[in-house]
Amino acid sequence: MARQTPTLEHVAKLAGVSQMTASRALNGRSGVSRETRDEVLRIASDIGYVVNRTAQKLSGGRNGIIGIITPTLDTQFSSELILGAGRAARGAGCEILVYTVFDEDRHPHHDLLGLIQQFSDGILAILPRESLCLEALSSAKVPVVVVDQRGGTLTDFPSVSVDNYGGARLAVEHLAELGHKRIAFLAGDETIEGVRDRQRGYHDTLARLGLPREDALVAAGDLSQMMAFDVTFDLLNLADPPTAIFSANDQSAFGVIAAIREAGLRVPDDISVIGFDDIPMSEQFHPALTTIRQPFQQMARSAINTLLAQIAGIGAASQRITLPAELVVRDSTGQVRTKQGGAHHQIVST
Amino acid sequence: MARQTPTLEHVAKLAGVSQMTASRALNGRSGVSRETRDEVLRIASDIGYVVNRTAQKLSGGRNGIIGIITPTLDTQFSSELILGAGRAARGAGCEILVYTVFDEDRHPHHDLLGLIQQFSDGILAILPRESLCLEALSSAKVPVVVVDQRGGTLTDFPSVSVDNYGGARLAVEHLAELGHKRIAFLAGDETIEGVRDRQRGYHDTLARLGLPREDALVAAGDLSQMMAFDVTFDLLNLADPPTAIFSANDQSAFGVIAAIREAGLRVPDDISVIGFDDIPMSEQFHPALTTIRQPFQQMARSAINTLLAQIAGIGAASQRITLPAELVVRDSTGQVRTKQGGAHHQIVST
DNA sequence: TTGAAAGCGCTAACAA
DNA sequence: TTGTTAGCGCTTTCAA
Repeated sequence: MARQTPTLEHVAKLAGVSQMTASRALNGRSGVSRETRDEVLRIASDIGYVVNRTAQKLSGGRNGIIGIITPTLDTQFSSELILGAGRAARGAGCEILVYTVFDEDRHPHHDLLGLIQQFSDGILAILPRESLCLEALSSAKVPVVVVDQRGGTLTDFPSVSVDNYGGARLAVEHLAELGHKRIAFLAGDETIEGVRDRQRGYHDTLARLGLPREDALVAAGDLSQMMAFDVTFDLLNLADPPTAIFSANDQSAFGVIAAIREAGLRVPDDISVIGFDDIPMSEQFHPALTTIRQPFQQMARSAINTLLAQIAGIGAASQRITLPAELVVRDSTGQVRTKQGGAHHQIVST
Repeated sequence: MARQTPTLEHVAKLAGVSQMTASRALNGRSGVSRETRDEVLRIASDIGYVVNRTAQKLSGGRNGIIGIITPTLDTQFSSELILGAGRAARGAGCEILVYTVFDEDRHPHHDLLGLIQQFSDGILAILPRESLCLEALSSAKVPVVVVDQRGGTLTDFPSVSVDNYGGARLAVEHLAELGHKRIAFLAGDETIEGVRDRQRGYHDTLARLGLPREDALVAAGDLSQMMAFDVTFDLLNLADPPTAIFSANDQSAFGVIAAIREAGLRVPDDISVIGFDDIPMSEQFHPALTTIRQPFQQMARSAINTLLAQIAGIGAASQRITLPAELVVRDSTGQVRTKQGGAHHQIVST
């Protein structure tokens, strides 16, 4: 069809107007008569005109692209967020482009920033970890919104995160209501602010409810399933083992459950397990995982809206949005068993 | 520092050369004396110059960016591939930008193509499904390489995929060597070429080995864990149930194993399970999953190299690369149990 | 080995 | 409501 990519010039010429008028019509700006606009639009569509966003950007305008920076692509966490951001952005007529900053990166973060800026109207930074990126981002020429890190001391970027502290409270309260007293916590990566908040929530709630707080009940994980599997045995081998385990994230919870089974115990009959995140897998897992849901969609939407506002020049300089977490009760938590209680499931292995 | 983003003009001025010379030096082209080059490079680095890739592209040159199109971000499959592509690209001095084409997309694919082209020197399309994208891509102005689909009839793009057929053969042979005769297959999404190849491999190998091929031994899945969980019961409830199940992908295999357990059986003691993909989770799963490994890194590297060659103007017009799959034996497959065999694990539930 | 001129496709700013 | 001019930052020609 189009032997040569159609440009604004072509559209303008065919419509018999100036490029400027065509541009205005195409971008839905004011200052164009209805008829002219319709005509331009029709022709553009006819010849399959697609605006060149590269030129758009270069000439100092907006190009309707939002850049997303993420440290990883292989965690449900990021992909859920990106998915949500994509939906929200497209809803607002924007496109998103994703740039991955690998951890291994000895990448001059300077460069990366330059690159993203050149392409987009604004940056959505998914930064669970207090990474170096923030520093680089602080000299950004386009608006930035940070997801999942309030990044207190470091920057003044608007941010969106879930109420990690409150979510942890919900988890512990749920367990307590089921009669659990010895509640263990499988900690996660300490470098992640949100994860530290969960641990604080665990501790404080235990204290408030008058439940035992012992160092031995806190196992050190790294948010990975494998690590969780390993350290769970330490918990299980305690003289007075926990009847419930609160895992810092869902992924770890899977490891916890695997370990419990490996030890010949059952979930939730012998031990209850609750996670944090509510990734898609959690619902499919057997037993379906009770967990604290992060409202990924909502977080993403909120972040995009904030960013869009910044781009438009409206919106507070530095707002911090915290969204509530939600308890999702499924099959991995249950009433605590009394020691002398009746029948037990057991595995007879010869 | 930089009160205003430094441009080539600044660099050139400071170095006392023309922009063109500076450009040549920065891009490592010939036609610049060593001294001039070094000086330009030094100054550029000093003032924190970062090339504007947008301008670079607009002015008709390459900009060292590879665009990746992917239908999903939330499958290990895509993220593994993207990860690998990122590594390979960076190794070659390129950056990658990811664009997600949602399935839900009523997106004028025309637009998307335009967008990606404008930004990049070439496109890597991860297209397991025979999507509409291919059609849109066929009018691309930049080179395209397709991963995971040979897309026979549709296009002539160079492509990279794993030997799905051969992988399936490995899986069945492995099971057969362990003494299994009744081997079931959990099929996946029929719209995916690679998945169909796996099924063919399963069938043909069964035939070659003289093993029973029954329709009842093939369950219809959709590559999801949940679906796999459900349909596995059909397999288990067969009058003469299989002693081994070959699942079209790892994710499904997890569902299969969960279902087997739910039915009170053990893996691999009672039933062996083998997957396909070897996603990271498979190693961590309990039991660790025996599976057929797709060489994601290698596929990605190969695709990037092919693409780079195309961009450079060398490289065959339409080559199809098929990489070998590999059997990874872990804990989910074992010697078949003879019916009258000795002790069994069993679960006594009251 | 170097430089000057022109232009990629678009949009601000200004003018009419 | 419309058009003109200039220029974004770079690279391609072509010339020196």
